[in-house]
Amino acid sequence: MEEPSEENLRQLRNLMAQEFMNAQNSAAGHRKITASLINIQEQAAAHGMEDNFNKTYALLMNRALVVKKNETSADLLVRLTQSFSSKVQARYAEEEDEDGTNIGVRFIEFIIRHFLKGIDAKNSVVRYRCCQFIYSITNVLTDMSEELCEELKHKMDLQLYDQQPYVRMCAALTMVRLQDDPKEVADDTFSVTSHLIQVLRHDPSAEVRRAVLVNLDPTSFTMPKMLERALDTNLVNRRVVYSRVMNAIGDFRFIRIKHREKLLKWGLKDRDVSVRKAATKMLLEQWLTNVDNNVLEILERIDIINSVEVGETTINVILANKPEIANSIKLTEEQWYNLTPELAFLLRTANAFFIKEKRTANIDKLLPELSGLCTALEHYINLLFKLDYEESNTDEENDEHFKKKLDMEFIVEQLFIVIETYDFGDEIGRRNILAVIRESITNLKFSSPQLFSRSVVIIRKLSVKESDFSQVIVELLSDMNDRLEENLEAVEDEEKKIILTLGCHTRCLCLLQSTLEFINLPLERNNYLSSVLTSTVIPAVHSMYPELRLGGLKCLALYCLISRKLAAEKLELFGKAFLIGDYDNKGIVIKALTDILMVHGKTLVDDEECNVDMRSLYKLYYKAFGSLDDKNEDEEDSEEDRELQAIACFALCKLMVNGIFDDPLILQLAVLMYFSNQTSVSEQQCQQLSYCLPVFCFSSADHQQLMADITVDSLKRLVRSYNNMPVNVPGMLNPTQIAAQFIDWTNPAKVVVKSKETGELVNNGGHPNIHLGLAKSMLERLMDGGFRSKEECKALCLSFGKLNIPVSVDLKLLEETYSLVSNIVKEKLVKEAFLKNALVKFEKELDTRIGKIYEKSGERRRSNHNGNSNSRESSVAAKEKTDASDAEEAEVSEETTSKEPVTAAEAAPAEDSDVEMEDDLEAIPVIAKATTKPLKKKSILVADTAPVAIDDESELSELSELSELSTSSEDEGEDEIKKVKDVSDDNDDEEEEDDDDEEE
DNA sequence: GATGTGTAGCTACACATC
DNA sequence: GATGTGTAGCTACACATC
Repeated sequence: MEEPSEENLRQLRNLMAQEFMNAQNSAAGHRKITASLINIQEQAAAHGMEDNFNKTYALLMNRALVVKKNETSADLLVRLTQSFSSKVQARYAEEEDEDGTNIGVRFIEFIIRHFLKGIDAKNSVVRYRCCQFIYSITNVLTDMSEELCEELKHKMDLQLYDQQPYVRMCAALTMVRLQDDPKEVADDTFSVTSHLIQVLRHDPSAEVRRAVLVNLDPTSFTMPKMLERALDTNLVNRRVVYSRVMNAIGDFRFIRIKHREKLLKWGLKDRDVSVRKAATKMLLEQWLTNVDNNVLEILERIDIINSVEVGETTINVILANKPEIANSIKLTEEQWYNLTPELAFLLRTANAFFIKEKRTANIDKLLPELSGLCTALEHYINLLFKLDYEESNTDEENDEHFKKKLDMEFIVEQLFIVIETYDFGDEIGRRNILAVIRESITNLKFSSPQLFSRSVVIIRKLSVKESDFSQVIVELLSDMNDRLEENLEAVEDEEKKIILTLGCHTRCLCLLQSTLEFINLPLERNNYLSSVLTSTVIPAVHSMYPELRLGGLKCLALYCLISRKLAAEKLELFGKAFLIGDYDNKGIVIKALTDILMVHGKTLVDDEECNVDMRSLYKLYYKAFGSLDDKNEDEEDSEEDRELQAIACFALCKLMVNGIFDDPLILQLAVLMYFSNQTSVSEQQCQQLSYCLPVFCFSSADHQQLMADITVDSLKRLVRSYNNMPVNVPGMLNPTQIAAQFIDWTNPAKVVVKSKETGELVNNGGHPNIHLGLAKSMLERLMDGGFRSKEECKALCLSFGKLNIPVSVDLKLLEETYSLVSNIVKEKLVKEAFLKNALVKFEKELDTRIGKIYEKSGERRRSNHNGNSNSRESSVAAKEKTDASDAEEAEVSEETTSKEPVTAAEAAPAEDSDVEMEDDLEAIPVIAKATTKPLKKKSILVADTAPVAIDDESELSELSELSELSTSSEDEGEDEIKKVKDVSDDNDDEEEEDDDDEEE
């Protein structure tokens, strides 16, 4: 065919350009324009100008490639291309040329290849637009040659790691379209999907992760990773899981039990209200509909026995939002005697819900009289005992038997919990229930610790006084032993006798432990329990059987809580138990010692009976907390090590916050742990420490001083481990950030104390000299030049500007510090210009301070170490001592100084000073501007380590409430700690504000 | 690094339509 | 009454700028 003429080409270009012009006005005309372009293409092909059409199209599109994101004109062209590609494909779908292609296929291949050329352009806008065009075309494609498909996959895969988020997003969306049908996947063709999963999990941009999340097809392979986004750092992504992803999945029964539980647990307790709403909506509108509003089926489809907490939340949400379900809960006589774990659980959670909501009518409908319930309870306890007698032969039968037993124990436990809520006004009911409990506890088959604990709760409720309660328990213990004797008589085999005896003693300790948790009266006033101590507990502690020793230690610890004398005597024993014991014992000892110290205070070690000093205790905690440190690097940390460390960490936080532990070494250990990289400390411990350390510092001036004392040495150690860390390992802040955190912790303005006049909590209660003292130590470290690294030097020098040095500081200390900094500047110990600047600035500030103090007091300034006679001179002298380039830098620093805002604290002394100041002196901040906010530990965004949803309240709360951090509550963040003004965020500016802020 | 600005993704409400 | 549509307002987040 002959070459097209110039005229034809020009005409083609003009026609197409006109259409492109029109297309940029609005999308309304796109249908018409598309048809018109199809027409032009057809005409061109007829005149042998098919290639020219394609080339012109590409040429015109090139104009759009440099147009920034969100510009309508280019976006409209993208849409036009999409609809044209779709139309052209459909138009020629039926036609096929000799080579198996057609005009449509050739156009699409050409245009995609054209945009592929720009995909690795230097200009990010070009890369974005190329990817966007390719995405929009592939989005409407039904068919593509294998060759092109592979090329696209390869190139788009590279773009998944582009610097620009929007480029990555377009690439990811294209990849979604290029996924293979999972059914036809053979060997490694899953790579597209697995790369997308990588993006879903690890892309730093929330929007990119979201794009993959909502577009990926849920399959058995992708679903778990998609659902895992319910813990994303981004709230929209978390919400999307509950709305769109679950909608796409359709029926919740398609997902696994553990995922169902996690979704409910995370969603219904998310820190963000909109995520909670979305999760609630999913549960009520999707899941309940899936099971025809059958709440029991929902419970059956989560492993209720092992996820009681999830179950409780779920039931509460359902009952609160679905009154018709709440009102319809009622058990028939037949159901009462055929309870399943789910039904029993529903019964007790619904009962708890109605009590909380004070819906007595519902409760009356739900529960029988106490005697009736007692009969049911007896029925199930008998069933439980009967199960124990059944013998099983095969492994399968064994499992089945074990499961049945667990189910039955669970049912009995639920009934116990329901009975706890009765008021026991019914005398017959009272007697019945006590009889049932007595009979059960003394039965050797009754062995579950939970059931012991529940029984004890009821006995306590039935007893008027603590002494009555103790008496009942002691009688029970005696009955248990009598029952043992009876049983032993019938047994001849010695080994069996030992097993029976051991079992009985363990059960006794179990009962005793549950009991002691309710005892408040001092041991000295409780004869019943004193006798048990010598007869049962002490022998158990010294027993040769580990389980008895463990139970004995637990009981002894509880005894120590109600007797100071006993606690003082037995501290040494606990110490020995830690040293020789296994991991279980070690953990128990740490918990026990912590509770004992919390109850009796650190003065306990001064008691006459006590053979232990504080130092030994510190050593013990040090050993437990740092147990991972003793190992070689190659050694894997065992699960037990981590668990012990977690216990020790929590204990340490508690003791430090409550002022019982104030040892610099222990504090340093905690600080080093906090800043060390992720591998050695778990996320949970990090959270505990990030709560505990600021609270420790801001709750007392002395604590803060302690932190200041360890700052320089800790920083030195941390810099060393930072430098030794392999490159590219995330999780450790850089030295400058670490130093900033230390400065923040030691800021005296942040110490909260009780005001003597008003009794309210006020800030600014720290030692005024604390930062000045810290500055002195930092300068001494700087003088010690030979041992410090560049990073450390930088961290130290850049910290001086952040120090908070109030007006009233110790003059002598001020002068000493000034002399040090002057020396460092003079001796040129710091080489880097910007660091030297920082030092000169600090020197100047100190000089001004000294000058002010002298001027105010009217004294003549002593000739100080540098021979300067007054502030003005010294300032000049400092400047003059620097060489030419230094002088320039000093100028710069002065300029920046004068730009600093004048704070209120500074304005005050200026007012009552009669001396006229020069402008530049006026402007020097007396209180360094609000120090850094507490650094978010490990803020590097790694999507798959998104934090567990924890209430904002858990960060810092009113200090008065800190002491109530209780050991029994495992999750301190969930406690109902009132949100008070965030101590850490308070800065000087806020203090000036009027009362508006105080409403919080 | 702090700041201001723009945008996505809801949510609630009023109103129109069937 | 159920459903769809349009609008305003809010918040968290992304991005540009200094």
